[in-house]
Formats: sequence, structure tokens, C-alpha cells
Amino acid sequence: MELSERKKKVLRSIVDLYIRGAEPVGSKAVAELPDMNYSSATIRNEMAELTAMGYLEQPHTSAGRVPSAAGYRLYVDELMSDYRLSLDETRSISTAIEEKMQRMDKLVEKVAKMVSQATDLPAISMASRQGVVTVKRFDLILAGQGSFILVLLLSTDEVVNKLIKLPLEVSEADLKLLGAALNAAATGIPAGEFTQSLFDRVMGAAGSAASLAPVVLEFTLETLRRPGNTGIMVTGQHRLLDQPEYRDVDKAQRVLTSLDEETLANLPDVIRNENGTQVLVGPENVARELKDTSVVVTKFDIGDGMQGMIGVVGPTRMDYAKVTARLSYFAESLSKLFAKPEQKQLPESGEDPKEA
Amino acid sequence: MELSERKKKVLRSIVDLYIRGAEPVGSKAVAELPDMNYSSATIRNEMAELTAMGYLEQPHTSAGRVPSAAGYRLYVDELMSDYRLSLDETRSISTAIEEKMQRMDKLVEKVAKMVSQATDLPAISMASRQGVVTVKRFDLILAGQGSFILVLLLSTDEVVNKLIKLPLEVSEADLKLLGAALNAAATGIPAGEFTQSLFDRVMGAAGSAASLAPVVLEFTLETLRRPGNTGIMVTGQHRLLDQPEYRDVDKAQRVLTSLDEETLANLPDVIRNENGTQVLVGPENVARELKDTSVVVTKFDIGDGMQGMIGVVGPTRMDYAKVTARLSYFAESLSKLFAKPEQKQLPESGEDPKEA
DNA sequence: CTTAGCACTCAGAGGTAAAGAGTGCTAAGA
DNA sequence: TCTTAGCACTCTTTACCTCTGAGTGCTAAG
Repeated sequence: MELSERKKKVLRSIVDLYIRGAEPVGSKAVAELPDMNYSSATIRNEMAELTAMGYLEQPHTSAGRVPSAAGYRLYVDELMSDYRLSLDETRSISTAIEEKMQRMDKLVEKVAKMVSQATDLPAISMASRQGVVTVKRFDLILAGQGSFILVLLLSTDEVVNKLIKLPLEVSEADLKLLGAALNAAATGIPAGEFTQSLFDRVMGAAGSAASLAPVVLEFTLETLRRPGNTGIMVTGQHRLLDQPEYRDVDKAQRVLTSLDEETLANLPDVIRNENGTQVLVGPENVARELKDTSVVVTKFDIGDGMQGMIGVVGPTRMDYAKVTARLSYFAESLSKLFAKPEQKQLPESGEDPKEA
Repeated sequence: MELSERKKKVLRSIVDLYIRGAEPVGSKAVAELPDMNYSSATIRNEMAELTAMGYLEQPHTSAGRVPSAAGYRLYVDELMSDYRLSLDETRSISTAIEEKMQRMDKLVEKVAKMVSQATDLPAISMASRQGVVTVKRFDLILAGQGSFILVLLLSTDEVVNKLIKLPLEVSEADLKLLGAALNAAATGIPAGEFTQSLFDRVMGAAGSAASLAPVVLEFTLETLRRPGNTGIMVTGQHRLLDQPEYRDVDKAQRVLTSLDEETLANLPDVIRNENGTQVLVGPENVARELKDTSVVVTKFDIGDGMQGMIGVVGPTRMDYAKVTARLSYFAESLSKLFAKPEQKQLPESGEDPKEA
């Protein structure tokens, strides 16, 4: 059954008011809104019906109404007015993002921090690699007695390296031989196709350097297999305590705990299919602990088959319009940033360093 | 003035009781302890004196006593009984640490998680490089049209790399030339001595590849300068809310906020000089917000001029004996783990990969 | 269909009294 | 001289009460 225009207006007003005030909304408050041309009694009737229909709830008889999960759902899907970012907001977001940054995952993490700050809520973030990765090129560099550096250039243009120390002498010639063998047999091969026969082939071709091959191949396999996900990061947990609904320590505790743990690990599954910004309202959520908690997440591409996800966790009452707006803007900025890094200065490049 | 044995005993009992109960301790409770052979009145007298001496405090007239900062200090320094880790505890700690791990900082972070779990308190961690770093060796690898990989082997045996993309064609010969120039002029040089004349020298020696030199040198300088610190990580914040003293949301909020922020940035300074496990009691602490909060930290060497730090943050009342024991054990295990990695399997080596 | 009015409900604030914990001091006992 | 029992006193905590105010649902009039 479709809601009347007036009901929608009332519902929207209630959610809006509740978002600001975090307190049950009474008929009078709604009636006093500037563009609400009905008396509180009329509003009361509408509210009674909305309650019967399940869009509103009443904590106790003499309290105002609070939106139910269904109410929020409707609000998010249909009623929510677009929140326009002010010029100031966009500006500060943009300049913050443009800061030169290095590692992709660090960047996403850093952005999450900014999101958390911008929304005054805890933020979650994740960077993940999508699709299959292969090695584009192997390089082996002699690095002294019994040690050499293995450098892998991946199909994603990531560069990965490892210093390998062995209890046996390694010669330049051996490395060359092994390098050639690897580049011939193991480039362009996804982790799934690293079979025994591949190992054999490389070892055969590597001649005197055959004994080095297993170490190298194993590391390579490990690298290719490495789940592309950087794991979910959570930042700004403390901001949750700013929210009136978490003045109750036990509640806050429960939510914070499930944020910290691996509870969020299955979040990606929930989100995977959809694209863009999406809102998970309370009960729809993964963990039981997150009952009156909502999650707003957004996904974005960052090129080279990598994907990022940033999101915000907060009370179901949170200001969806604002949060969604901010989040989308961040995501978009990030996508753009990664889409055309070549337009930047010389020293800019896709990849990066930093080690153990 | 030295305390009488009995006073010490009373003080220790009070701290112990307070650690368990988180509530002011009365004379009766102390008198009822099994090995306390005095009546509550006697204890009361002792307590009055200890209060006068500043080791105890009284929240209000009719409440029991609470240890003052000085009281804790004394407790930690002299009175605390050794907490012996049970076999179970050591075993679970050891096996957890022994898990094969990759990046040093990730490892330290992971250990922090375990510490947090083991102590039921938030944990902080940091990995830092000590002393001056130089480049041991430069390598340049051609990686396609207009791009090459720069690989730096550092004095710490870390390997750092960067994929550099340039809008100009690069030849194998150029790279060789540049590599030679770099290895001749810029190895063994700390960041502080990267002068203009060094730049000039490399560029002069690089001939046709001179144009590539600035990018490479800048990145190198950046790498060497990069503060060795991985930044302080905080895990398990939510556990703070388990502690009765943080049932007050505002308080918890304040502490959590200052944990999250850069407040901890100057913690290293406080700790730098000392070695081993140390306890910072309340007021001694860095941030004002951490007033009735204590920090127990421990530092340990992990070879190659790297140092680690793990610690625990909790109410001043925390169980110092237990926490200190756990922490020391973790630190020791980590030190050992890093001290002799060669005893492990072949593929084990000092360094590692992963990029972004 | 809208609105004014009214009786009713119920959470929360404020105030008071009783209970309970712990103290300091005094005086008696070892 | 040191220890301990006893007691008056202080002060927090808790329970309980009342009162207030917000908000409701219903009814009847416009």
C-alpha cells in the first residue's frame, strides 16, 4: 500500500528531527515545522497510522515516536533529500585527498580517517585486489655472500621484493640462468596454475641454479595467492561514544567489540554485489550486536584491478543524507585520483616502496 | 623515611585488593585477609599514617582508601610480587608468536593484538628503526616503455623498491650508467649528507641518464629520511570499556580519543632512554587526559638496528604484576624470534615484500 | 476532514529518609 | 607501649515518594 503524500512528509519530518535531536519526536514538534500546515492533532492521527503500519515506534506511551527500521529504509530509499556539500566541505575534502600518498592501502586507511573526521563517526575501510594477478617479470639481483634480491613486477604494476638469504654461495651466472627460466616459464601464470610440472620445468631450465628455484617459486606463489584484501581497518572508534545512543557503556562496548573483531569480515560479502553507496539499516546487518547500528558503505574502483571500500558505522539514527553525500564524494575523489595519475608531476608514479 | 614492614604489607594488600575490586578498600577488608594478624583498628591506624605520608588517598571521609600515584609507584618498584606465568599461558603465547609472519611492523601489530587479548586492555605498539640508515646498493631494472624499477638495499637489510614511470624513453645502457654512478657516489651516505654537490656528482657521472638521477635521488632521500617509526598502533580499545573506571562514558571517551590521536606521538620520547619494561603511573604520563590511566610499556631489540615497543594502557589500578609479566614475556619471545631467524627453515630470511 | 480540548499515562527530576560503610578517637587490655 | 574493642560521627548510596511536563488518544465541534 502506497503512502499518502502527507504521510510521507510527516515521516520524513520525523526522521529528520530525530536525526538531529536523537530524541523521540512528538506531534507538536512536527506541527511546528515551518512548512507543515496542519495542527498537532492531525499530525497525531497520521502518526498513529504510521505507527500501525510499522514505520514508527513508540518507546513508551507518553513519549514521541521514533522511526522503525522500516521507516529508515523508506527514508533512505525514497524520502531523503539530497544533501549538497558546501563549497567549504568539498574544498577541504579535495585538498586533503590530493596530498601525495604512497601505498594504496595506507591511502585508503588515511582516507578512512578523514571520513571518520568528516562524519564524526567511526569509519571502516578496505582495499582489495580484484581478479587474477600474475607475474609480469622476474628479476634477481645478487646482494652479497649467499643472498640475493628477488623482484617481481606484477600484472597490477605492483612491485614486490624479497631479500633471500641462503646458506650456499650464489653466483651471478646462476641468477641469470634462473631468471631466464622463470621469465620463460612462470610469467603470466595465475596462482591457480602453479603446478608441479611448472616447478619441474623451471628447475630443469635453471640448471645449476635449480636449487634456488623452489624458494623463489614458493614466494611467488605466496605473493600471487595473497588475498588481495588488506583486511578491514577501523578508525575513530571513539567517536561512537559521542552519539547519545551509546552513552550506555554496555551498548557501546558491544558495538565497539564487534567492530574490532572479525565480525566485519563477512561484510564484504554482503556488499560485494552492489555497487556505489549503500546503506545497511540496523537489523539487515550482519552481526546481532549491531542491532540499532547502521552501516553506510561505498565501493570504488582505483584502477589496476584494485577496489576500495570506505564506510561509516553509526547509530541507525545517523544523518544519512549528509553521510552519504560525504562518502560518495570521497569515493569519487579517490577514483579520480587513481584514474589519471599520469597527469601529475614527473616523480609521481603508480607504485611504491617500504618494507619490513 | 623507610616504611615499616607492616606498613608495606598493608600498602601492598590495599593495592592488591584495589586492583581486583576497583573500589576503595576499607580497614576491615584488609584485616580479614588470611595472613593479616591484626585487627581492623590497627590497620586503621596504619592506614591513617600511610595516608598522611601520601601513599594513600581518601575519596571522601567515609570511604575506604585508594592508592595514590606515589603508592602505586612504590608498589610497582618494591612491593609487587612476581607474577609467574602459568604453563598454559606461556604455551599459548609462544605458539601464537611463532606463527610465520612477514612484515615486521605487521608482526608487531599482531603481537599487540595478542597482548591486548592476554591482558584485556588496549595495547599500543610501534616498530622503529634506530640509528642512521644508508643505502648499501642501488639496482635499476628496465621494466618496459618509459618505466623502470628502482631497488634499494639498505644498511638494515631492508629492501625498498619503486616503479618509476617517466614520459621519456629509457635505455638499458642509461640505467647501467646511472646505477654505476649511484653505487659509486651515494652508497653508505646517510640522509643528512645528501648535499647538492652529491646530486651534481651523480648527475655528472650519469652522462646521458642524468635526467633520471633527480627522481631516483629524491626517492632515495625520502626513503632514508623516512622516520623509522611505523607510527603507533592501538588495538583493542573496546576493552577499556570493560574496566569499571570507564563506565563513565565521558571519561572513556576522553581517554579513547587521546589514544587515537597523536597524543601518543611523544610517548616514545618519554620511553626512549629507559630500557626493558617500565610503568608510567597516572600523573607521570604525557597527556592530561590520561590522568588516572597508566601505561606499561616494554622495548625490545629485533635486530638490524630495529626496535619494537609494545605496551598496554589501562586504569592506574591495573594488575601491574600480571601485565608486566605478560608483556615481558612477549617482548622476550619477540627478541628471541628475531635474534636467530637462520635457525629456521631455508625460506626464512630477514626481509620481505608487499607493495601497493 | 480538520482541529480544539481534555483526561490519561508515564518517564524523569527533585527531595527526603534510611541504610551502610568506613573513619577517628578513646579507653581498656596485654 | 602496642593492640584492640567500642562508639559516635560523616558521608555516600539507595530506595521511595511526589510532582511536573511531555505526549498521547479520543471526542466533539467547526
